[in-house]
Amino acid sequence: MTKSRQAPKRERILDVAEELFALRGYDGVTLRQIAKDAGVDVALASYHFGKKLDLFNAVFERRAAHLNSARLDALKACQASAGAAGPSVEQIIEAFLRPLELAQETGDPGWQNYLALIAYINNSPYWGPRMMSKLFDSLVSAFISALRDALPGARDEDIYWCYHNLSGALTLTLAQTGRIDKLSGGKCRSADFQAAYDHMIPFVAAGFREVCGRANGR
Amino acid sequence: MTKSRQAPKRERILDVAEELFALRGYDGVTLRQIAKDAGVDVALASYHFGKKLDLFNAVFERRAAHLNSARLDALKACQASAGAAGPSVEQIIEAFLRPLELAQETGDPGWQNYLALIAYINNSPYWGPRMMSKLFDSLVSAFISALRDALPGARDEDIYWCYHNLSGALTLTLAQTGRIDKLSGGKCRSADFQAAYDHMIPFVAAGFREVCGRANGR
DNA sequence: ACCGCATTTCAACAAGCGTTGAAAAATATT
DNA sequence: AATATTTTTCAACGCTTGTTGAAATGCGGT
Repeated sequence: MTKSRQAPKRERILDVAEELFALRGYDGVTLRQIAKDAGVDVALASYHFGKKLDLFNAVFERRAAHLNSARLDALKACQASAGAAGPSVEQIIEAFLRPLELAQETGDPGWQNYLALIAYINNSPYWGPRMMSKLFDSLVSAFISALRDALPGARDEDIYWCYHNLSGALTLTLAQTGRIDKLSGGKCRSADFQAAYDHMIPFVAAGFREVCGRANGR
Repeated sequence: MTKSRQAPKRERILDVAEELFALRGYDGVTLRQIAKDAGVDVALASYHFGKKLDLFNAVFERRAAHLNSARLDALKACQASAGAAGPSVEQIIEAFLRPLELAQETGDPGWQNYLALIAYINNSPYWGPRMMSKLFDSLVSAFISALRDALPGARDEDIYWCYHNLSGALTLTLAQTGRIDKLSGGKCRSADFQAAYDHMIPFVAAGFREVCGRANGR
């Protein structure tokens, strides 16, 4: 069995597919476009990945495990560094979000495209339920469980709705639509990840505390 | 020039296109699918709307003016009812969001589909910058301006980033992906609009106040 | 130098796409 | 009742799509 050194064309197909799928969605991209941008024959995508949907899944899964474990590690680390009282809401949210910022800040456009693709999938009524669950549910559950401990007395329902709001704010940030750039007249730039997360974290933490505050009166 | 009574088939095409575009996106839907679901010949869509892209725009614009003025009216009403000090952050956000809840609660699935389509467009790096600006920018500016008054001393940059988070949370809610349903084990339902907005409003208001708080120290 | 296997290209397919011009049907005008 | 206009269908076009089988190329083992 030959070790078959990593053929660069295979990766190039994944890279281009990642970029185009993130920009135009699954149906907005043709295999021929991908092949052309990758400098490769059309049939090569089918040879390596099978059907178009399989290529889509391959793109989705290529970085999923790495991203998942990075976020889970961050959560564990913040739990370990916190005392017996456990980490604060800010610390948990920070652990949930910062690995994404770091990925975007590597300068590797692949990660930015990948996260924009995740945003596309997560916001889609069709793809979201079909693809997000299997890979991200356990991570989200761990995160929610940590939040439950940090918010004693909070109702589960409230925590889930707050998470929903967090997920939405994050998703739009990942999508990198550039809308905020125009709206703010250049004062905010979607590509300024640090500013985005620096504002998102206290925003979300305050929301959690307001809605899930101790005396859970409504 | 005949008055040409409203042909019902034209509206049926719009309704079906609205529903399918919201679910699968622009490229995920064919004119033949739309025509079939509407019980109509393929050519009829071209006759009424021209190219496929024109139909997409027609769907987008059909309800845009109505929605925009409803939200603007709500903003004016809350400004009028408030004293000289102007409305609070909660009141402004409420005015921004409640008309959407009301539209979703009419029971007319058309409005739900339409708002899911808006979510699709707003979250798309391709369609967002292309379609959202022309129709929604003035509304958002009015809303931001009101927030500026309600948050004296806040930096514009902070306000815009907070609006970005609000927009994200709202977008995911409009998309109705149903992810929260599964995650929460049924405790939260995406179709329970009242619960969604009841949680979103205090969440967002608290975020604004935290990030744009009076002593704008960071 | 030859062989076996993985990789890549070539060529072509059947199906479905958006679009269009002309015919048919329905509706309005006179 | 006859005519003009709008609405709808029919039939077809040129093109692109995803996919496939066979041929060509590259490459490590012997």
